[in-house]
This record gives sequence, C-alpha cells and structure tokens, in this order.
Amino acid sequence: MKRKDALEDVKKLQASSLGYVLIRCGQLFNELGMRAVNSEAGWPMMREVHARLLPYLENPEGVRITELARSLGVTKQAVQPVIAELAEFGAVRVEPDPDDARARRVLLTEKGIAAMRHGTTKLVEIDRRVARRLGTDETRELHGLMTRLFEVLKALD
Amino acid sequence: MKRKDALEDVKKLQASSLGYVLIRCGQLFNELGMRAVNSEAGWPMMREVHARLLPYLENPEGVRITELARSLGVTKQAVQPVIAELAEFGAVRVEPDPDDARARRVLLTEKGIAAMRHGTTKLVEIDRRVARRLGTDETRELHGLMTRLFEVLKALD
DNA sequence: GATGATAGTCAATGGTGCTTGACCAATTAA
DNA sequence: TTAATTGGTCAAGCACCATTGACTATCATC
Repeated sequence: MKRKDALEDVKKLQASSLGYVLIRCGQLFNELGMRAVNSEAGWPMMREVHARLLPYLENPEGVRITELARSLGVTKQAVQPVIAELAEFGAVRVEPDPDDARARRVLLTEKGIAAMRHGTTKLVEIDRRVARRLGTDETRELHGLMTRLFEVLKALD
Repeated sequence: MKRKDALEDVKKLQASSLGYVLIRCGQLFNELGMRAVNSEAGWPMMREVHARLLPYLENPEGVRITELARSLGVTKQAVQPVIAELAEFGAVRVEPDPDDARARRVLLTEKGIAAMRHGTTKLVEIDRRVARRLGTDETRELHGLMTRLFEVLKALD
C-alpha cells in the first residue's frame, strides 16, 4: 500500500505545479494544432522543426543562418536542410546580406506569411472550441495571464 | 511595405490566440524543466520520450505495453526500447499480467516514483521563480484556470 | 598585405525514434 | 478443436535531426 500512497502523493504534487499543468496543456494544444494544420490539403506536411524555426523568422529584414542556429541552439549545418525545405516550398527566400558579402539573409515570403497566418487561424479555431467549454470570461482572463507569463518566462532564461 | 504590414498582422493574430501563447509558454517551461532535471547529477539523462511515457504509467496496477503504445499513438515495438531503458535504470518493473499469461504489466518502482517526484520538484522550483515575478495572486489564478483548461483539452480530442 | 576570425557550404556520419514483417504463445470464438 | 484474434518479441531498415571535419570566401585588424 505504501507505494500506492507515494504515487498519489506525486500526482498531487504534479497537479499543484503550474509548470506541470502548463506543459501538459501545451502538449495537448500543440498536438491539436499540428493535426489541424496537417489535415488541410494543399499545404505540405508541417513538422515540429518548422514550427520551431518560424518564430525566429519574424524579422521583416530577414535573419542570418548563423543567427538562426544560435537562437535554436544548434549548428548552422543543422538549420540548412530546414531552410532549404522551406525555400523549396516558397515560404522563405534567401538573399545576400547587403552589409556583408559572406552572409545571407533568410526572410519570409508572402507565401510564408500566409502559411503562418493559416496555422494561427487553425489555432484560433481551437481557441473558440475551448472558449465554448471554459467560458468567455475565463478564457479572456486566462489569455491575459498567459500573455504576461510569456513575458516572464522569456525573461527568466 | 505591404509585406511588412502583413507580417505585423500575423504577429497580432498570434498574440491574440490563447493556443499560440500557450504552446510557446509550454515550450519555454518544458525547456527550463528539462534543463533543471538534467543538470542534476546522479540521475541519468532524461529525454523527451521518457517524459512522454511517464504520465501513462501512473496506474498503480501497471499498464500493458499494448495499452501504452495505443496511448502514445505508436506501435508496441516503438515503446519497448524506452521501457527497457527505464527498467535498466530501475524506474519501472515489468511483471506478468495475472489475468492474461500473454500480457505483461509495466509498473513504476519506488525509484521511478521518486524520479517523478524529483522532476516535479524541479518544476515547482521554477514555479516559485515565476510567481515571484508574476505575483502570487495572479499565479494562483492562472493555476486554477490552467487546471480547468487541462480538463477541457483532455475532453476535446 | 598578412593574419585571424566569421559566414556559409559540402561531405560523411551517428543516434534516436519510429516503422514493417515475420514469428511465437496464449486467449477467445466458431 | 480448430480458427482467428490478441499480447509481445525479434530483426531489419528508414527518416529525421543533429553532429564533426574540411573547405571557400569575405571581413576586420594590425
């Protein structure tokens, strides 16, 4: 019986942790989102790698490959195939850096921006399904707190 | 200029989405948690696979391999190496199913439960750092809403 | 202008997480 | 009791994501 009690204890501890619940929620939402995006015809398969890379491409002037690699915490060689894939699809364009002839800047094309909008729209649809069950006020409240949490977490690293 | 505006638009849309912000927060928290757990000496490297498997082992009676595979959405062959690894470390024990001589049940050992507790404790520590910046009341409020969200998301699939 | 650092590419390689296919043993149903 | 299903294992292989190492071209410095 002692083992069972210890297990119950841990479950309680998990439920008491903001981070634990947050991580679980994030995974569930991510799964729903990826499924929604990939069930759509016309777009090529979106993988986790793409989702991880895209946030760093938000600079309208483009980003250097080295910079991307550093942001992601991997080597530049690791980034290259992903860029190539996105470029082939037409989501990004790679052009020479005007300030440095060695460097090249990766930047989102209109099509890439449209793809991001499409993905986000899918998330918003799920948002609505959630809000229907959670309540509009609660959802709004949650969204506000989460936005603040995001800032806190970015500063925490 | 049109492209830049479109990009700003998408950013706004992302920020307006509960799911988008949630996913980003979840990733950040997950990263912090994994780093905290793995920086601790004495425990073997924890990988995402372990983290994904563990929640399904919470049944004190153990879980069948087939059941685990179905829960994770992969084949049973894919689960086996992970089980083997956890078993070698001593976090789980595999014993014959009393009701079915073909089946085997995977169950957490005391050591496995301790490992889960250890990991969760690390998350709780991060919780506290967050609460210090976000505010105690806000954190409590967020935790409550997130817990409800978790239930909603589990039911949404 | 020589030197060392930096941006990027090419090539080879490795680990991980998964798959399919073939199989055995136990269970369930006909 | 035979046939079909189910739980699990073994083996081979594949895709993906990352690595290290070697190289070229440009830049920055002295």
